[in-house]
Amino acid sequence: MAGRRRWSTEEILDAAAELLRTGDAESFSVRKLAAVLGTDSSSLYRHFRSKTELLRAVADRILLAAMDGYHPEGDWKQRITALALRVRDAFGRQPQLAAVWGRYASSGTGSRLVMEEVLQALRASGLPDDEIPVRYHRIAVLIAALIASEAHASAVAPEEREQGMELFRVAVLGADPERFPALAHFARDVRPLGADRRAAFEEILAAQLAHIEAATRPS
Amino acid sequence: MAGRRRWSTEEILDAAAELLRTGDAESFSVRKLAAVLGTDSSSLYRHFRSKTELLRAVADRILLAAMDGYHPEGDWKQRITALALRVRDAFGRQPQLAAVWGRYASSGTGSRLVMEEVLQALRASGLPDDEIPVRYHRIAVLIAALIASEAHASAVAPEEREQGMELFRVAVLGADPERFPALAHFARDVRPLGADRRAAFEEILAAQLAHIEAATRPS
DNA sequence: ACCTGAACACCGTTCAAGT
DNA sequence: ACCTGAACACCGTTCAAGT
Repeated sequence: MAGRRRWSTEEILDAAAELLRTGDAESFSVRKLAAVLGTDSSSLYRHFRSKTELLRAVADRILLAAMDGYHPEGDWKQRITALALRVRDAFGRQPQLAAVWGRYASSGTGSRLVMEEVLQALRASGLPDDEIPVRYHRIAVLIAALIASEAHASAVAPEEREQGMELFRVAVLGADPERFPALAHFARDVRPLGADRRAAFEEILAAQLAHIEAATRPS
Repeated sequence: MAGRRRWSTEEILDAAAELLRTGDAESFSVRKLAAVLGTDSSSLYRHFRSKTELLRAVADRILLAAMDGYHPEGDWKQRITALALRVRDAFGRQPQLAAVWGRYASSGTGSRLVMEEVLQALRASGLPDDEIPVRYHRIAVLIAALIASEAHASAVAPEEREQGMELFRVAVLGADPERFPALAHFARDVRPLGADRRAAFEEILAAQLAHIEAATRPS
């Protein structure tokens, strides 16, 4: 572990992916990665110009692994849904990765595989070619936002989560029925944002895809 | 400015909102806030247990200001859209606020006003009462995710943004047509995630609302 | 009783000085 | 030529010691 040797860029990426997966993903740092490798953080800056560049490379690598064994199944909507869930699982508890990927995607094979499959599915939908890029963009924005938001939420420390839940309860159950009649009426049934995440993800995406599908049918 | 006096919680919140609005919102820190107030960061911890608690309070205050002068107009879909855009504008360039709000909302009057208005709009949609809480939840998750994602993206430093754009261009324009035929085919028309944010926000939300509307009509 | 200087345990990043 | 110790400029948070 503490061996004094040179690390290849590949090895550094693998170690980073491992640390993000097993460790406390929200607190991943260049210094911790260097410590795992038995070296100083400064030496990593020979391989990457910044932490963001490192994270982008790791994100692509994780995406590549997530796409391993993927085969398109079902109609175009099922294909996009299956793909989105794969990406969601891959970044699920890694807010730092989800954030860099959600900002600009990355430039490696992993990202390309995801883009390619979504574009192919959209072609199979019957949408005219000239509408596909903008539909692709909306789907990408939606998926990236949902995944980043979930990853962020899942990394919140337990005590902060509990505080947040309590705040939500107070906001809802303590609402004055005179001033907030609808809120008071639904107080016992309204769920906090963190509840039911998987179902929310699938339903929101399904609504978006149904909207696109409507555009493929003559009105 | 450097006066040695005691600050009320109200004054601290106002100063924090001001600093978030005018300063470099992504790098807002307790220490910088203390410097603006002419005191030490440690003294702020008498008013707030943590930075998150401070940010939650500021977020609610900003939401309250954003709701000032709001009057429902149009049908239920227009009401929710107008509201979502108000919240979007309020948090637009403040990723730290958007993040805390997106995690659990907050417990103040600002959050309650937003919740109340969305719930009232949903009631006006003709949706049966027992379906409203889950629909509300999906809308809230979607809006929070989109706003946090946009706020995050807008706060990215210019040089990192340029790097990201360049990566995206390479990923798309450099894709091997043999392996990524659809990507190569659409290479010149696919837009990066950061493009066209406002239109994307409105369209994605509209798709979600159209999906809900479909549930209000007999099939 | 109230406040705060100083410290603790961290960050990302740079670069002069060493091998 | 290559590497790295030490430093720079920060963080959020705590608490003993002061007034």
